Amino acid sequence: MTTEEKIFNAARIVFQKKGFSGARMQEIADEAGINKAMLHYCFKSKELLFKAVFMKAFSELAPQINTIFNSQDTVFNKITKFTHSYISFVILNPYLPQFIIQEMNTNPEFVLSFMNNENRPNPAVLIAQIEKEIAAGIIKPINPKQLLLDVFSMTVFPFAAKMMVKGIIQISDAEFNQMMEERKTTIAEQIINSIKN
Amino acid sequence: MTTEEKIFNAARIVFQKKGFSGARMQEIADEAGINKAMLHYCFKSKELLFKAVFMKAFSELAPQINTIFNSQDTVFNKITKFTHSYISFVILNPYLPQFIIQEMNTNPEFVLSFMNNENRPNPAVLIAQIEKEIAAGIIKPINPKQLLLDVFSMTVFPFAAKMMVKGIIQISDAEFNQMMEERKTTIAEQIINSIKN
DNA sequence: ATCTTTGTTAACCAAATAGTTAAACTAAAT
DNA sequence: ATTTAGTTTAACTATTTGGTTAACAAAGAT
Repeated sequence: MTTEEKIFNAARIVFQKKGFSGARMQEIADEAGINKAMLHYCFKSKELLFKAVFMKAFSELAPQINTIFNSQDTVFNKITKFTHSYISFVILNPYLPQFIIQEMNTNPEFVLSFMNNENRPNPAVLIAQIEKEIAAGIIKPINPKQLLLDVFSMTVFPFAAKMMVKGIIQISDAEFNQMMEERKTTIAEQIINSIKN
Repeated sequence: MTTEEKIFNAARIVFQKKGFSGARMQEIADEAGINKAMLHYCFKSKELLFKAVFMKAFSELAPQINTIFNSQDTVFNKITKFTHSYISFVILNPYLPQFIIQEMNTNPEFVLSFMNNENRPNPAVLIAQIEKEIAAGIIKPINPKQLLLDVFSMTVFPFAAKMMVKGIIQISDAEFNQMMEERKTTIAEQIINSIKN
């Protein structure tokens, strides 16, 4: 592993756990097992290092979503595949959703910069398809954007608010993961059931 | 308005927008229109000021939830009332959910301290009631905790991830608020429909 | 009136933290 | 062996930032 990779991985860990302003360059250097000067030698500034980490995280999540959203599948299959693959991925990267949501909220200029990213999640095709299936009588007449929001909410929220969820409904980490495994299938079933004609 | 109130309100605004580590005491002082030394005169330290703000925010949200959860209503009515009143409240306090979720994730010791708070959202009664209604055949056999998680997800997520949601599904602030108004009724209908026998 | 308490400020301080520099080390190319 | 290019580090600097101090002001108490 090159020094640059070591730094990048360390930065990912620290930034995802503490956010941009909570993270310390020294802590990243320690985590990477190198000197702080190397951070600046390789990545110039905290901001640039952060942007690299953020964009990488984003570009790991987004393409998966687009692949599913833009495939030839039915809407129902797309929902099923999305929930399953998203939850599988995020169980392995549990800090990612909160990290992205947090930095987009506290740093609204990021919203703009990622909007221009070719890899951004783009539901335009899926929305059109939903409208077509509504017209064809397959799906009940609903607002396609509300449907998307439902799918994202049910899938992403538990991870984004993990600590609060665990605190309120009183479950351990193991129970949390088990519940998420269940949700891989139940979310899609539930949503599909509520919109199918 | 007393100076202490001015500081507190300013702190609430800055902390909710930037989080604990992103907030600056000077910015809070400016926002309050007073000298930085007054912050320490009134609240001793950044940490104590933050705790005051956080606990206040929390104690505005939680009791509402408990009142509904522990009432004499049916499960269906509780879900309806919760979504409606939560969304109404949060439209007026849009930074609150993200603020609480963020600080609980980056500051896990808060989870413990609020778990001991008498006002914490406590779904124990509701969970027991759900089990009873399942046994009575009113509700389909489901995991009560998953049901709660569904309700929270559908209700809270759009606010917690507001910026990302707006970016992905391409809506303005006005459209966002209109969608949230719609959700006040649709979420409950949808969830109830998917669990009623 | 004067003394005390409380509220307020400008100026300052010390610690933390991002960023810089120049020298030392390494290893490959000449 | 020497040069050269890329790495790595310790030590340093500049700035940010939470917190303090001492002087001052305004209101209450004696």
